[in-house]
Amino acid sequence: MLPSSTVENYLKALYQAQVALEDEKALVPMGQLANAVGVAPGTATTMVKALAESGLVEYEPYLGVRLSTAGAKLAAMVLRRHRLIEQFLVEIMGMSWTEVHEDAEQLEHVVSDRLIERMDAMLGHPSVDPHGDPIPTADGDIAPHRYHSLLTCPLHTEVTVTRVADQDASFLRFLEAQRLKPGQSLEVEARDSAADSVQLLTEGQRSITIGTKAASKVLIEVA
Amino acid sequence: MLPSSTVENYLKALYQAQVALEDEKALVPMGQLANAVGVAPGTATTMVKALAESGLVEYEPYLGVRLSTAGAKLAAMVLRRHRLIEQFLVEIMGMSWTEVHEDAEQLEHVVSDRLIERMDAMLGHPSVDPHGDPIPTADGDIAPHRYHSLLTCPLHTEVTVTRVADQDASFLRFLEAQRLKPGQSLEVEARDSAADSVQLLTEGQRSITIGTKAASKVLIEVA
DNA sequence: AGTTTCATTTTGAGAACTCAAAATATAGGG
DNA sequence: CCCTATATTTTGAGTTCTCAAAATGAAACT
Ligand SMILES: [Mn+2]
Ligand SMILES: [Mn+2]
Ligand SMILES: [Mn+2]
Ligand SMILES: [Mn+2]
Repeated sequence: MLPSSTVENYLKALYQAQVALEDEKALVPMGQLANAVGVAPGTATTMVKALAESGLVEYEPYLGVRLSTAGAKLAAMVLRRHRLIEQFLVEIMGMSWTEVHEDAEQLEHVVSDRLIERMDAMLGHPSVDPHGDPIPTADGDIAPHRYHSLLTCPLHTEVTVTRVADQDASFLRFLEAQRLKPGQSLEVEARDSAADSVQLLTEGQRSITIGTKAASKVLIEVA
Repeated sequence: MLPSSTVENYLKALYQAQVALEDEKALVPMGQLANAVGVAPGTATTMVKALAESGLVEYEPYLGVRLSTAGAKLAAMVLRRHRLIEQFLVEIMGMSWTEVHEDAEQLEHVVSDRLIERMDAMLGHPSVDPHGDPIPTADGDIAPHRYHSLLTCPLHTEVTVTRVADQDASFLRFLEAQRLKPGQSLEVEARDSAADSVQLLTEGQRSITIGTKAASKVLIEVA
């Protein structure tokens, strides 16, 4: 009974929703799951009931769902495949970090264990993918890490972009053009809550201003 | 309406059956198709009717099916992906030619055009895959080639293995162990139709005897 | 021509996944 | 406490793909 692509996508969406909630055993509301998977609300309800039947999730009607231990393990494996594939496409095949997500979204469901471990070895067992997302180990472990973002970090301090919390290609291309991709350094000059904006000084000493929503998606580390 | 994996597998099976029949517009019997796809006869009938409806095949009840021009084009693209993937797995990822078929069987349905063209470029636009199977061009063209096999080639003449007409992993491992993989040279010493066998002298000057069925699957070129 | 054999098609059904729209539950505001 | 807005579930239905087994067609054999 190996899981279908559909099941894998539900589990992965759930995993990511739970990580975003910061709370291990929080329940993910049905609507949010349906939205993440890209399916009508009723469809998610039906699917989740089947997943609960298989022991992959715990379902509390009207409250939400949460992954079981088995479900979380499976989800971590999907995420591992997804991120190793992205890293492979960028490092070995020379594709852009802005365009690998869609390919990985499909490939994650069909690459064999053999193949994924070969990729892992070729890449030297990387710990993060091109977007700075951590890659779970083969046992499903993931190093926990608290991030600052351009919205929460100290002002006038050199910081390095370590992770981008959005896969939208046009957003990633924007970051690349503005020298804001993972690995690049910058300082936050000022924040203006009235204008809903954040002013940055990037590597090339160029000053740019971006919205707070965009700023919150750029995760950083203080140098 | 991009074709599903299922449809792609039917078209590919049909394409290969037609090539084997040597006759461009021969009809492939329903039973053979069902068998190739690995499905019950009635299932193939239902599917073929749907494919005919979509204009991908021509279906003659009780006689068989044949690919339409559109169907043949699509099938050639699946085959192109399959073989480029196999070549990539062997040449770039260092996997064995005996084990790449299964992976390619899945990957052929999900790799994007972008990705497949990247592979093609990295490989220097190869014309054959690790089994010696020709790789169709991006337009679906395939260089026609008549092969001799160890069953039909002249005796006591140096020949080179150029293609293997079977994907079974244990058969391929056997060939590898006996120095009969594509690129290796040998001579046919004798044929014994009563014993149903063919006697060979391989590169290492080792003399081995194989059955005629196996011999017919090893395609060669006279040096 | 009649009968057996084999391939093929038809039938009836089920699994997995999906949606739109109706029904219902929950939570908040008055 | 009622009423309303919103989230969730239920219902009825459709798509794609599959099978087993019955029915039928074609071919082959006497
Ligand atoms: Mn996916
Ligand atoms: Mn990523
Ligand atoms: Mn396939
Ligand atoms: Mn091949």
